[in-house]
Amino acid sequence: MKVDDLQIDDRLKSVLIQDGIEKLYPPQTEAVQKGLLTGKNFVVAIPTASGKTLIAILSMISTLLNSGGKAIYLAPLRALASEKYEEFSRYADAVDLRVSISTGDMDNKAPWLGSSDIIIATNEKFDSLIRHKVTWLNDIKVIVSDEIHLINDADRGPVLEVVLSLIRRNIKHCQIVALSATIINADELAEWLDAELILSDWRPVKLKEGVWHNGSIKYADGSIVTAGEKSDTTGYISLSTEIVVQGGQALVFANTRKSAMSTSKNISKKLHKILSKQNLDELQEIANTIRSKGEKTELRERLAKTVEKGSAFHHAGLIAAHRKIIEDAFRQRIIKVISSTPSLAAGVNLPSRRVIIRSLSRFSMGFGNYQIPVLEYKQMAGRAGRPNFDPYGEAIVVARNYTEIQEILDRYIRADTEEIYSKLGTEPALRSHILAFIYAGYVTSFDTAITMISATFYGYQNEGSLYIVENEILKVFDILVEAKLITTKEPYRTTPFGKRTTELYLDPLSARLLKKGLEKTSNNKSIPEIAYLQLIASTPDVRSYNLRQKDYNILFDIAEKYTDDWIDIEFDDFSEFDQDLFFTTLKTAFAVQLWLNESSEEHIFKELAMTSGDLHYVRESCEWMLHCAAEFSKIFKWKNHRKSLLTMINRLKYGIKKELLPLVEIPNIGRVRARSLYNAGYKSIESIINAKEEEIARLPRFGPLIARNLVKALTDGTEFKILDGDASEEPGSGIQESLTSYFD
DNA sequence: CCACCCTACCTCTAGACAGCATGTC
DNA sequence: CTAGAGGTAGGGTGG
Repeated sequence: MKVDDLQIDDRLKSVLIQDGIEKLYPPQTEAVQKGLLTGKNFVVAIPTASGKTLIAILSMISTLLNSGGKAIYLAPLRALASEKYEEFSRYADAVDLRVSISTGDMDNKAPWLGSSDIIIATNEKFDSLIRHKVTWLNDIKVIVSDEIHLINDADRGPVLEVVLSLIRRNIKHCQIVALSATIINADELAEWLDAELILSDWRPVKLKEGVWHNGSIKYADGSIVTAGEKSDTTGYISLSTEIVVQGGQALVFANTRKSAMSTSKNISKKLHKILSKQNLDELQEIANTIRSKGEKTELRERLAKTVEKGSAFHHAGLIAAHRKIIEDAFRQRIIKVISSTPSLAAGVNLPSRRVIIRSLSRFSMGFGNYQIPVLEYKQMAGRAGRPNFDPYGEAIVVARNYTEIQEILDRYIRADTEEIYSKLGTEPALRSHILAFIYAGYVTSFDTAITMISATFYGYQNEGSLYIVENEILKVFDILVEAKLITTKEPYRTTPFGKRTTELYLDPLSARLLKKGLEKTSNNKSIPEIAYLQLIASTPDVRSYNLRQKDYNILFDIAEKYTDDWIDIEFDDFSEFDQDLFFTTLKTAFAVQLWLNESSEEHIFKELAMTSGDLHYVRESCEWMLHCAAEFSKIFKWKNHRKSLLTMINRLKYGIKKELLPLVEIPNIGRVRARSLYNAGYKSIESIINAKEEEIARLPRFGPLIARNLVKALTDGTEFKILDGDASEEPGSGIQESLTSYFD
């Protein structure tokens, strides 16, 4: 079908044609023929990069232009949400529609969202907007739900199906377009949503899948070709350099961060020898950009070093800025090979001619090494083949021996993906949603709870056998009543505490834990910050990190020193399991404690093996949790707590001790420069106003330009912006490297 | 003298959503 | 407890 023949606005047509999109892909054509533009519901289960985005755009824009109202686009990741925001804006501009984005880190206030036509949000954020009862919900005319196979995920799947069933329950005539990876039981999703099903393996770039061993690849069709070098025992070095010589790029997937990093390093040793002088110069520039972002750490240097040679690594331990630099440089074909953990398997679109998969197993606590699901293999393999650049894509799994070759072909390459099934039916998943339902008034009793659950995908898949979930629902009511989040008997209503818990998007268990701990200590005069931090780190909403052998020594000392101060711990009959659990929470707490006391990121890494990227996530969730604790202190009037908690929130934002709080209010003064000013005797804004510009210019981390702008900003109050600063080249004089001082 | 390899032994293990107030291009 | 790769220390080899 031609774009020109579509029943859509001419302005949209011309932008599409400008982009070189003149003909629809087969799945797109099928969707249009089955009624995409007439408001029918759809489940589109097709491979990555085979045109889902255009299906989303067509359905959203045509519905909005026909009937007005709002379109919602739901993505599972913030990075994906902002990627779509960029993409959609162009098309929306052409037809005078407004796009806005709402995610945890990029929020537009609800009233402002009210005046947008297309709202892009993460699943959780949109769930939260529903809980806050935003006024414009009834205006929604179309909702696109991306990566809906995430329903299969035990942690985050339930949110997705709850949101979709709420939409269906509450909003009349809302078109639902669900986009999915190719899954075998997509028909179930379609039936649940009363949707037309588009199920296809069609891809715009052909994909060849095979297994490599000992110098040759065996493809799915049985054909064998030589590739790589026999002498290369692990395969990935010769396979990746080979494709670069041929003018392509490679993406290598490893199953741990350590493995991804060593893979990148090993490739770089050979790779740089075959790159052009010009390419190496560009790489040098990229490496220097990496060195200019974030704090100076060993990890950053490792990354820069391998990037200089054309090969990068990618995992969640990197800060977002570094990840973006690498992704962009790979798209511009400057970086030739990326070795990645699963961080690149789903999420941002980063195709490559050849994908090399080093391992199909993954470690999990309690399970040992297990084989990853076929769907995850398909996600990685699906990254192969770059439209317009590559004649075909090639996904190669490296086998360790001959018997593995056949196993991999059967178990993965020729296999169907697993069926997805709802994970809503367990107590941990149900408790926060049931609470939200009670707050909204949908659920007041056991029976109404069953009615709500019946409307979900869980209800669809377990029709006629809801007895398991009935049990879990009863458990949830008990928990919510016991925690005083809801009234004691039917008809259930939320208490003010329950209402706040739901609005804060908090797990009821976290709420109970915070409340219990704070209540018990509400009359205590001074509680050490580490005790507060341990409390928030013990909530299920803050993730914990693995303990290493080395961690025990450090953590044991802290635990002992504060024996009497822990907020919610009973040390009597403390089993080894309890002790480990406590230590993992203490590890998180200690990391935040170090950050709050101006430790450098490198120091925290040396202490606890947590990287800048890890620290970012920990800080984010702890800030949220501190905020929740502070809100509860407000409700229950625990004044001591509230004051301490609010101070900690502000300190956490910058990573500073209390004394620097006034200084970081100044634009472009962060933790490092603030410490520098303070140590030089400038302890308040007034003292800086009275200071000589030249003196400030001589301080560590300052220069003439920054000093001038600083003084100017303070005197006439105008905003200023520092050009491409080197805000973190060397650890500032104020950054403490010693541990002992924090605990005296 | 250094670069590299082999072996035995030890250690460690992917990812990333949510609040809120203020101010970004 | 599970599996396997990477890191390391110690010794040997080859240029």
